[in-house]
Amino acid sequence: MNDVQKGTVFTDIVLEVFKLGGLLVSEGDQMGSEYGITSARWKILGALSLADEPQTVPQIARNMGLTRQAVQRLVDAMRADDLLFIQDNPDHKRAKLISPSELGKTVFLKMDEKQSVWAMKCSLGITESELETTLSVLKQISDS
Amino acid sequence: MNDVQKGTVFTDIVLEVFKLGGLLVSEGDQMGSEYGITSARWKILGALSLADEPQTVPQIARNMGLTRQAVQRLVDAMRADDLLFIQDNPDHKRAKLISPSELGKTVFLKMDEKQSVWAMKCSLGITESELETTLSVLKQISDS
DNA sequence: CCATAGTTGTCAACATGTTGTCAAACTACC
DNA sequence: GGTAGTTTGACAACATGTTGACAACTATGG
Repeated sequence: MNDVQKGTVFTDIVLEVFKLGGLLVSEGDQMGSEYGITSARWKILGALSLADEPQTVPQIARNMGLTRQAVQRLVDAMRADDLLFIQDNPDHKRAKLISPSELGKTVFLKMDEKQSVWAMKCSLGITESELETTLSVLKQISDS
Repeated sequence: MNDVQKGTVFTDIVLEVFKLGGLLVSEGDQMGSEYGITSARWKILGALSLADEPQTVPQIARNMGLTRQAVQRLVDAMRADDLLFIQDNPDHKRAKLISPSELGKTVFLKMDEKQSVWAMKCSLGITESELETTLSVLKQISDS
């Protein structure tokens, strides 16, 4: 296969990523509707749970590949909904430390359970090796 | 590998799709900035070029996996920028037929050239087989 | 023919992402 | 210590997606 043909497959992947992104957001919104959260808020909770220690808004943004302004808006809204806990940062007067509240932790755990079931169901019929290849390719494209 | 581990990889793929989606939109916006179009408008032009005959707004929306309202807003804006040509539909009083204008065709061709170069560059270091697997897995997830 | 169901355009509200700008806070370096 | 550059929060404008609602149009089945 020459480079031109590879480029064609690549383009199809790009289009599929767009389509799948939209579908995944919808799926997450539906899963979260029971707990009053959306895909975007779920991802914030996920980033905080993964980090396992309080994070600043710009740190979350860098980890997620979003702008700090987008994350800031979500964090402000989630704080108003008692999903997050915000404390002063001894190292920085402006950049407060964000962590999940008890409510946030509870909601995230329940979302995680739902998502695990869904992920296992979706990956039926796809081999481990195929999944690994897909992840690797997507990461290479992200990093290029 | 058991189902739980597959689910974990699956989750990582989901997160990567979100991240890559954002990056690809930015990339497309940059590519299009020279011609005054964005990723979303480019995708509309692509859908029309692919169809090869005039389409109604809901047809475009169904092909792209978007709502007709989202597409309608883009089409209205693109018409104002002379990127699209809109004609009456003999089969339907309300649903007009949309096609690319001469300007729209020109812009799409130039975008396509740019994108081909970019796609070939991005797929360096990834084998054809890996790309095919990735596309296939993403489609399976979309369809599940 | 006509009632009913589905499709379409339009308008509005909202969620979530972007960019740009500004001042405040921090960091590094001379 | 002071200054120059970077990071951060705040605010605004905009792009692009969603859902919901309503009226106009179309299609279908009696």
